[in-house]
Amino acid sequence: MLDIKLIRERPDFVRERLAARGAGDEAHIDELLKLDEQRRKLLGEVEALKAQRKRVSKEIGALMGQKKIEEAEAKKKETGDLGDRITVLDKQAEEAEAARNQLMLRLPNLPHESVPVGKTAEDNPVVRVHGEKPAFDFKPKSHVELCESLRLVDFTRAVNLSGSGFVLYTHWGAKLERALIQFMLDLHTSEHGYTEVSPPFMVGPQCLEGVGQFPKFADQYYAVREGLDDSTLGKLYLIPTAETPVANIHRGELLKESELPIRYCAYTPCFRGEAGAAGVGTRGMIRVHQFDKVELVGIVKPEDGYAEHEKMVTYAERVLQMMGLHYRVVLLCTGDMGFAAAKTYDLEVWAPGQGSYLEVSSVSNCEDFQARRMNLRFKGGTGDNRFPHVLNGSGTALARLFVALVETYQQADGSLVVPKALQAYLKTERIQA
RNA sequence: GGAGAGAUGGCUGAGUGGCUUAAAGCACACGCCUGGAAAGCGUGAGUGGGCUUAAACCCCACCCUGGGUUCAAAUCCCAGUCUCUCCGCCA
Repeated sequence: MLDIKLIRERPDFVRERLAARGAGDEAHIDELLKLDEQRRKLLGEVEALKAQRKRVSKEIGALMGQKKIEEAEAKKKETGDLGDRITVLDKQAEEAEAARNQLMLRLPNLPHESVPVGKTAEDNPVVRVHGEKPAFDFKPKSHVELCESLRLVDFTRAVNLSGSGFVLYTHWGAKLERALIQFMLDLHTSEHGYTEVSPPFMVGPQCLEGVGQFPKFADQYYAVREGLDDSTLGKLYLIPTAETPVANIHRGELLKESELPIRYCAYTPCFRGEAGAAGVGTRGMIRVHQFDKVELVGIVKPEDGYAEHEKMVTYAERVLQMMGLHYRVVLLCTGDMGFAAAKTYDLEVWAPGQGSYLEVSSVSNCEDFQARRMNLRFKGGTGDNRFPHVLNGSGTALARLFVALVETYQQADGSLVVPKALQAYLKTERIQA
């Protein structure tokens, strides 16, 4: 959520920043300001009436104490219809405030000034490249073919279980998935200073609202119903990312400055409806309804937000480096950024069998946008309450990383070489049929 | 699913209709004390909103949520949510 005071004081700046996203959100600012003005006007009127009521009530109390019943009764008449008028105005003020807040919840974050203005992914500058595309003296196969011949994934039976868009890892495939999760958690906790947490995989709607997934994108997530009781529908949702529960851990809290920075990492599965995208997807594991991910979340003082952001990107990169994969880092342009982000880097890993880069990590600084939504604050040195910056980054997503690994490490004989960093976890140097 | 207890500031916890402007303690900030610290003593300080160049002052709201009674509600009434304890079922 944006700061209403900023919108009031610098509406043109806010309009300009929203317009940079190219989604037309700046059009709502006029209406927002109107509702805000209305609310403040009504508030002024109703508060004056309440002050009057309060004053007279006190006088009545004093008179009653002195047994001056008649005078008290006269005062009661004086308050007369005050209560009714207050009720009416109160309701109007509440309505204006509710309408204003609804609009506020649907406005995306303002892009940071260092973010290039652009419309689509084509406008995202590449900020650095690591390694080179691996050379093959044979035609590299797709992960679909490799997974089937090595029995790493059973695509056919996965459909029997859950329909398209789900993966059944088998045999060495299941072990590889588990090894990757453990490798990443170990790396971030032992070398990058993160505290491991293992959150619920279902959360209430307030958590989705807190990170900006609700209310605007409510159609993209899985709502859960308990048994056959329809009244329970929507009380819980399957998490689309660990960011949803983990960033909300301290929702509503007033932290001490000394508690910051907070750095959490978590493994969770991620569930995404990808509404309207049915049938997309190449056969395989590039776009699925459920995938595993290790996520990094940071809660830091605002002045540390962007230094933390740069650091977090390098932590995600470290995973790919240790896997020996070729990747590039891109800076998302204004038009390609997510709703809550002020600045985002994506990590794209090379998949030789696809002949393309796959997005395996997205690292964002949401500044105080999410902290406002979840009312997460910390007490600063001078005793004032401030909103921290909240950051999240994949470190990294599986499924696509799995694809890149399988396609990168395939050998002419159809086997896979296991990258050094994973050998201790898998207890083998090679996977073969 | 059954029975009971509870929800008050950053935390603990008093408070049964108007001397509550929410006691007290802890934690916090500042001062005194000290070679320095701790302890002790003193002072300050809840949150959000409206006003304000800024600060102070002033005003309103807030004691789980939503209704209701009343001139007046943390306090009384109704409904709901959540938490805890015990029992049942369960991996």
